[in-house]
Amino acid sequence: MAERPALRDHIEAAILTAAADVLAVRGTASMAEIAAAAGIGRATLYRYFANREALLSGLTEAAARDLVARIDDADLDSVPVPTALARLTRGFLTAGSKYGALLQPETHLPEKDAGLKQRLSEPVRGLIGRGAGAGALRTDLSVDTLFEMYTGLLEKGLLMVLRGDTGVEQASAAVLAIFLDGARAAGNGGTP
Amino acid sequence: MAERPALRDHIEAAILTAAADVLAVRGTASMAEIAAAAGIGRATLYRYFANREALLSGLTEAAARDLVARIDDADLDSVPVPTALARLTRGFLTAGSKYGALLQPETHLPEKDAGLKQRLSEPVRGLIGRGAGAGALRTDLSVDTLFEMYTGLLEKGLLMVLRGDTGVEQASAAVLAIFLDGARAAGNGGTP
Amino acid sequence: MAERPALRDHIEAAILTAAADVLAVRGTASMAEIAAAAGIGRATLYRYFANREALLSGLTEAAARDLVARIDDADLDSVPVPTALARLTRGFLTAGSKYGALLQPETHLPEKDAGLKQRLSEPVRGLIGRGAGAGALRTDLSVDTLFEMYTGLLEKGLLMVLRGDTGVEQASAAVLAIFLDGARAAGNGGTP
Amino acid sequence: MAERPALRDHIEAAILTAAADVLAVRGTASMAEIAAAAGIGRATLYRYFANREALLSGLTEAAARDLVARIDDADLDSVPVPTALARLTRGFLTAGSKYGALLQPETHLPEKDAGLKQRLSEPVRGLIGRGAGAGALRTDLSVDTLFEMYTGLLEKGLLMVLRGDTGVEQASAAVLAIFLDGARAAGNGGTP
DNA sequence: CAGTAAGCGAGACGGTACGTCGGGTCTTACC
DNA sequence: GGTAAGACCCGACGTACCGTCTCGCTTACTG
Repeated sequence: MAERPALRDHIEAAILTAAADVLAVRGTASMAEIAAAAGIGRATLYRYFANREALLSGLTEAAARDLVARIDDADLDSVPVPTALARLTRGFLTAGSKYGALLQPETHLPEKDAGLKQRLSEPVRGLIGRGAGAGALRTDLSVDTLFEMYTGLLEKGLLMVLRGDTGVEQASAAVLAIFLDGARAAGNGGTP
Repeated sequence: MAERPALRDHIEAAILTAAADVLAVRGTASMAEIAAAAGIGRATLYRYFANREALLSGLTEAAARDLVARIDDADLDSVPVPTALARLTRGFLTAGSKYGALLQPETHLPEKDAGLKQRLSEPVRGLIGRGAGAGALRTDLSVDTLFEMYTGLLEKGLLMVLRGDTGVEQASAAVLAIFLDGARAAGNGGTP
Repeated sequence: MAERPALRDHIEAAILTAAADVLAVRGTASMAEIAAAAGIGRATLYRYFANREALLSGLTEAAARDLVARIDDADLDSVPVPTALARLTRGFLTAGSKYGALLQPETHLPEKDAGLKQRLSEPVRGLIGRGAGAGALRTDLSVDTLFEMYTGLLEKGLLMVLRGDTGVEQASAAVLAIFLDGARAAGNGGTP
Repeated sequence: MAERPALRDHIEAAILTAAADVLAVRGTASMAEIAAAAGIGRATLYRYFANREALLSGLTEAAARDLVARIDDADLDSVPVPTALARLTRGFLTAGSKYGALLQPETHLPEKDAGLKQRLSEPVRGLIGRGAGAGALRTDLSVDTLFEMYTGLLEKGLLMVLRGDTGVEQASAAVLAIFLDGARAAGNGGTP
């Protein structure tokens, strides 16, 4: 029987939102607690997400989907690399603030959303690659390494925002400043 | 009766080693599996660590203790800040490779080892503060922000090493390069 | 939600039967063994009986309920006292053979079924009282004392049946003969 | 190595006394509690009694030894059977009042002390056999059956004394009265 | 407009891990 | 050399959660 996809997706989104809320408030939550927070029965929760793992995976997927949308909106290819990185950083920190619970991955993320992770990281990798090819970014470090370093800064920036230490703008500026120019005071020369 | 502390500590260390091993091989492990891996009974495991949480906390504590020792060895205060950072980075990545399981903190770290975390981060903060005061590091970002950025890079570097993507030396160099000088190609000017 | 009580009671009875069987075969049994013998999971067993003690209590209650039914059937009030005692004895020994495990009360029976014990002993006391009042039983011993003596003989008779030393009929006859007429050979006169 | 038997036996007796006390107060007691009540270490307790079962067996053995002594003192063979039974009953109830905990046999008595039980029951059986042979006791019930009936009454009498319902003398009189002459009022004729 | 099929809440069930406790064996220091 | 202290293994107990299942009920689609 053909399911009307809109309704199911809507309920699924509502469940994910409730789950993200209760997971953000407490550190952990049982499936029963998540179901209660979503206002549905436990069986229904299992009808939408077969596993606890599937639920967590759905959370990451939703976050990633949001991020992908923002990345697409950012039109990274038509602006200079530093500008594109600035947009990317702000977009990630803005969107990511809603999915803080995922930074404490209490279970290993399954391989199922590896593709999603790939789809999310690929534009970033592409941007960095473009920067390296265009002479905007250093080439003594591989694109992969630069990507890892950037995401490390990004995650820490997100953590700062989630902890309330700073706002999105300040965190974005810090991430960008370090990633582009480093922490060394101007005029102090290269690597020791 | 006065307990001979050395023996108990030795057994505790052996248990922690076995637990780290089995946790590193599999992603997770039940208390019974950990006890079996340590060659002891489950009750004895509970005599040494009252909780699963206490066991995990013991693992982080051991790792942190190792790192603190390496930091103390690095003699950070007597060398220029960039050199000190380089030593710190290499020390962290070398030591941290043994405690990879802790980077997937499946349970929120209890407040008990907050003090330990403090003792571990304080020298790093001090070093960054010294760099900022001496004009070696930029001052438009707070010391705390610089610290967060540095640790973000550090953790990603550790992850790269743990994944086998690169060696300790290369990861250290990348972390240091980005943190000090950023990813921008030389001669491309300041922040946009 | 209104629970359908019949089903639950039926399952409970099945569990009790299985528990009585496995307890009769072995002397003791763990909760896991009882659950396995009942063909259910351990958790389900705990859903029906919160404690091991509750399970044992349920066993005694079932046995007592059976005995109460037999006592009611015996129509003790409408026949002469010796006949009523004979019916009672046979009924007890017949029914009690199924609950042998309860004679080795490995845990003190809780106060919860004190009322049940009362309901079981009261008809017997009433019968003895009737016999004493009607001149059928001696009155130099109190009704309570006669009750205790009778139940002492009864329990030993049950034990003999359970051990296979004798059948129900012979044991009943022995209990009745001693309780009514004593062991002294006929024509040998009163107490020394 | 020749052990000095007196000391060991003395300590053993002290342990048994303490165990009987603590078991009488509470219904049950762990080996640690018994050891603490006896003022000794748990290991020492296990040195004297290899098992919990052995300890319980030791308790029954002590009680039985006491009873055997009283039986021997009673000089049962030289007096008429009813008199001998009266002495036996009083002796049992007097001695047994000290060993009440054994009437709730929380574990099956092992076969180890079967010999002791035999040595204790044999004089009683002999006495009943003598009574049957001499025409003092009825012969339509076997000696074994008479023995069981008598001990059933005896145990109930002991229970009454232990519960404080009555004194030793009254309980003895009741046991004896029922066992010899039964509960039927005088002049009411034989079995129905 | 009535029948029907779906999705739902409630909750029982088996299984597994956790943390506790008691029994029985062993070693180690002490007197 | 026996004793006290206590560590150790084993297994049972009682609790909590996960994932599966069935049961009525309601709701919305359909003839």
